[in-house]
Amino acid sequence: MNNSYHHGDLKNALIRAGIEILSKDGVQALTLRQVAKKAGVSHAAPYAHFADKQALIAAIAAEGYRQLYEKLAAAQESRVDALARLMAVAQAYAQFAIDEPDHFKITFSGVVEAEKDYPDYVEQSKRCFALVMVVVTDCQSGGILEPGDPELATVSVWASIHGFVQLMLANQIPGALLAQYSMPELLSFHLNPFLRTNTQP
Amino acid sequence: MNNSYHHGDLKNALIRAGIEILSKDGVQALTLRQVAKKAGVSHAAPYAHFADKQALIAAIAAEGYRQLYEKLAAAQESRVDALARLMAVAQAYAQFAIDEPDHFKITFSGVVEAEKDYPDYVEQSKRCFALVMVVVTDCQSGGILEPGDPELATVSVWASIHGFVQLMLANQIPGALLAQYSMPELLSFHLNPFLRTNTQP
DNA sequence: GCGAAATCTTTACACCGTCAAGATACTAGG
DNA sequence: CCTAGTATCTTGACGGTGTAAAGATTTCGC
Repeated sequence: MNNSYHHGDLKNALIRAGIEILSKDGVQALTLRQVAKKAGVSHAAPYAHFADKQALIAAIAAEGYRQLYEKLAAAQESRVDALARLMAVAQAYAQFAIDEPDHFKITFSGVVEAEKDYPDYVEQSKRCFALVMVVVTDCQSGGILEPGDPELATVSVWASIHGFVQLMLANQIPGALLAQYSMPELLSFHLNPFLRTNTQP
Repeated sequence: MNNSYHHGDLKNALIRAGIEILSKDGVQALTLRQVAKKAGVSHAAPYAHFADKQALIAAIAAEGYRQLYEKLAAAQESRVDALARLMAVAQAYAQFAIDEPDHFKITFSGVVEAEKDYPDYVEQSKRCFALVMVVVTDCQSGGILEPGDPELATVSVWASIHGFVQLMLANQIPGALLAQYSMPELLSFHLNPFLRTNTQP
């Protein structure tokens, strides 16, 4: 395989190159031709592995979910009680968005459009949701979160974290708050209403 | 003014054309040249009113915030008690995102990048935030929301609504929930944890 | 009323996504 | 092993895109 003409693992190399471009130059620089160049390959080579640019973006988004899952899993495994796990997951979620804002944005940009189906992306998103749901249901069992439909509770918690992070990435959090509180503090305050043991500032 | 050569109100016509394109063909069709064509003008004419494409997008985003403000204000003015106003604002927020998903996405796409400043966009976003904050503080006074830093509470409520809407637009709400509950129900359940009179399902 | 400024058109350029045709390398069947 | 087919990659081309420069047309300040 791995000679000068055939790359060997071009598909994954393109995904890696795309993520690197997102990280270094942002989403407006994510170009099929730049991705190909960074992978050391001609500008049309990606078409051997991806139907179009959207398919590559879907793969990058799926990889985003995969990396997010790893971060969430790692953050959660190192804690014992349910509340600490929930908070660790929230912090890790926000941290991923802060560390890789453009990769995060692409992951949640609504890649999956009605007609086209990207099974890997869907699978990774469900896997991530399932991880959060386990933590949420544990919190419900432990009396930390209100009881009720676990899927609904998970959506609530997820949406709250996600919305906070989105507003942060869109620079819509008032500067006064950012000056007064640290990001983990803000996120902690933000999740407080969900907990049965409220300790609001 | 309004002869064949000089348009008369091209700047606003371009913004309107852009919004119409967003509404009809989506964000990937939002092109300077298409906007110019829809406004009946040559493809470089926009540069007399906007420094670049991003500046036009910023204007469209500011107009998005303006329209959102109108919807929120209208929804809120027709209610008397604070809780009903809060819920009406949340529903109107979600409805705007459902009615004009691409305009909504662009409005919250993080147009304002560190270096460049778009004062109108910033002003409109602050105006919207202020409106929500009034409703939130009224709820706090009425014992409907927990007391505490009103700016913080507003960010919390806003972020929760916004995150739910974002996940909805990104097709990340599990289909099982969408099948079981209506959108207003889901949003209502979602905001329940913030209320002091919890009535969860 | 005239020169300056604002507005719009035309032309041009580099870059983009995508397709078609051809070159190269791997792989399976004889 | 050898050959045919297939997968992979290159090259070249096309229309569309953002943007800059130069010129045409209209408006506006003095």
